[in-house]
Amino acid sequence: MTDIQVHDALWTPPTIRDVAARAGASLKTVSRVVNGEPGVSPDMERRVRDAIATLDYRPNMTASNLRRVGGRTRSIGLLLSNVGNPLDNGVQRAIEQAAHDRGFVVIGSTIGEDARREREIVDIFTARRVDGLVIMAAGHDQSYLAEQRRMRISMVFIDRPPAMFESDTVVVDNEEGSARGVAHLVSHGHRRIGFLGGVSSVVTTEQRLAGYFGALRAADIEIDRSLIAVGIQGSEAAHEAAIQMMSGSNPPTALFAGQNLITIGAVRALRQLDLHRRIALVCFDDVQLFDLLDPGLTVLAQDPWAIGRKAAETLFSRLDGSNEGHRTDVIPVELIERGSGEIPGPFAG
Amino acid sequence: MTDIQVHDALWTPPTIRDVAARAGASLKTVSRVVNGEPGVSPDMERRVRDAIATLDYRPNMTASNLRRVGGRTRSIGLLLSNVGNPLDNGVQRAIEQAAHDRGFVVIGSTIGEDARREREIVDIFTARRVDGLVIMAAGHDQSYLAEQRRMRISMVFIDRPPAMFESDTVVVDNEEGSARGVAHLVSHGHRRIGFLGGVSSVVTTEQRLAGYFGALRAADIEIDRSLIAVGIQGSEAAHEAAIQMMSGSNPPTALFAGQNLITIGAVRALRQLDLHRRIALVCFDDVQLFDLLDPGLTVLAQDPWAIGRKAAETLFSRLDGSNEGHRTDVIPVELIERGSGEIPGPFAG
DNA sequence: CAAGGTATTGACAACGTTATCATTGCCAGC
DNA sequence: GCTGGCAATGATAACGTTGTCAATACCTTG
Repeated sequence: MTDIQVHDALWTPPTIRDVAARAGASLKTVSRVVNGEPGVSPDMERRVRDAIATLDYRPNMTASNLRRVGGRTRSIGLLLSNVGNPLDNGVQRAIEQAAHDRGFVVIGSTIGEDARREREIVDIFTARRVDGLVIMAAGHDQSYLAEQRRMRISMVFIDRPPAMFESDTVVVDNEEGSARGVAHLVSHGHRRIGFLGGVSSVVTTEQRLAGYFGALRAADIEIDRSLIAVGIQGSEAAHEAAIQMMSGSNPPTALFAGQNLITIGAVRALRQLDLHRRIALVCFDDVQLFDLLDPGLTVLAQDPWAIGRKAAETLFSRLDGSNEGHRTDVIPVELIERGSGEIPGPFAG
Repeated sequence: MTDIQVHDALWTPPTIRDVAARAGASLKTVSRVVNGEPGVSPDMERRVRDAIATLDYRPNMTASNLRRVGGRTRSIGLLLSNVGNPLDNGVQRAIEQAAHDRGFVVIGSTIGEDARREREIVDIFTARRVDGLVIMAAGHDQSYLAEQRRMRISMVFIDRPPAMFESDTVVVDNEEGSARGVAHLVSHGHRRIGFLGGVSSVVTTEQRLAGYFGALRAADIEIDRSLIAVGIQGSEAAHEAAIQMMSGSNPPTALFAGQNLITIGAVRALRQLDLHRRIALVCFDDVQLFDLLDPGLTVLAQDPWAIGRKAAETLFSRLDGSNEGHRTDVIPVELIERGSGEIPGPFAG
């Protein structure tokens, strides 16, 4: 037993060479068996498989990847803003699933809204020679990715289109969705509608704000800057912003929350002021439990799973060699009425 | 321009060889510069760095990993039950963070409660020669990991200890926590307390049930099998189970939900029966928004971030060569009162 | 029986890097 | 001027696999 101990200290995993020796075959033949390539007699295949089993041989993908044409690693890099966010989370699961089905592996990283970090992670993943990247961009200039394109790394952008750079993209229609949500409030008799938006450097915030403007214009409602708060980061900041807006001299009768964390802050604020049954609320993003709140939250639901699946599909079609022009897929946003958005306003019919 | 196009079709990324040629240095010297090894004159270093910059050279980690002693890849594999679960999610973020700080990369995968999938993913990660594994085990026999141990892959188990195998582990005290929660209900005057538990093949379910039994015994309450439902999978099943239990001939006056998804089902059920203000509820796991429900949910909160951080710390200490015996860390569980657990029962003082 | 084909197998180089060890140049000390 | 020592540099062989192409064995066909 001590003997084995000593042995183990020096032990290294068996290589294809060990298998070949034991099976009385050449390296290449073993390689063929391992990779399911044709041209191996049944008898030989059996011997090789026996050797593999008794030695408990495991192919070393590091070596394999190095040698393979183009150095393909069958891995993809996933850059998300915040894995804790249900949206990112759903996307991640969909991508992971699709990758697994194709024998790919996903290396992931959270980059927040930090453009520097985005580049850092892209560099790290590039050094590891991922075959593809799925990117929820933080920065406003993705031209640096020209280098990755040269290296034949495929890319798909999600949630936000790239800037200064063309690539496949999967987004939702933020402007239209947001406009629909605001129009919904208008149709329930609201004309003073507050907008709580996220960091304005993020494109989606701008688009949702544009939708808000559009809906107001369509309803001939004048814009009141005191009802617009953007640059909100996280639910605590949203809480404060909502309190402040509701405490103004001429507060809104309805709120539009531009993102899930902001929604949570807004709900807290309305609760605290005991206004949650009187002030209408429509939110972008759906989250587990939003339906169990009182009142249930009326939301514009994105489908993270659909976004992820579409992104994976696009990426893999590129990896399979598709060469058509860059495509942009728009995943629909669904308005789900649950009560908070149907609280009537002063102009209700 | 067309010229460049044509060029690009054949273009391959520059290698260390190209850098060496341009800098008038040997391969090894470039390698030294890239890896920050000593023994390079300032002048030479400058030339090499210039060459790297003009060629936009990026080290190929695949090749590097292959050659390095022990074939270390500076990557760790993360096996989680369900990335969509807030617990798993928090763990993931903590691990990712720690890994990034150390220059490691995380490849992740969801395995559900499927033992076969657990092994499959471990095999895949092993083939990629990860340096370490963080495992939320699905199966009940981890003895197969002896092979990975021989290969010097470090391992840390989270949430559930390994079976038939010894290894570092980070868990929470499920039994004690659960007992505390049930005792809390008892102290508020409840003696008929229903238990809704997850899949019984998962150790944590058993431990939480044991805590439930312990608390009842300590309070001299006889066990009523009709108040125990285990094997519940997902929130819909939990919803049904709760409805059924509350519709019995002698229903409980309080419920203990053994896990976050079950909690959600239970809350739905109590709402539907309009009992949410009369039946007390204590739940294992805290989730965003539980505090915003009405009444707020009294929970036994795990700290996923702490679990992940501790797991990463342990794993990296092993990778740094620590050789001490297997350790088991227990992260405390916190009881947070928010209302649902303080609804008085018939025996309230 | 020769010619040609097909199926099986293997030898060898190569992938891009790092480990090992040798070589070179330079300076201090005697 | 010679020796020893140190710092800088490089030549070469790996790492474990797959791509290329050659070699062999065995048929089939005329």
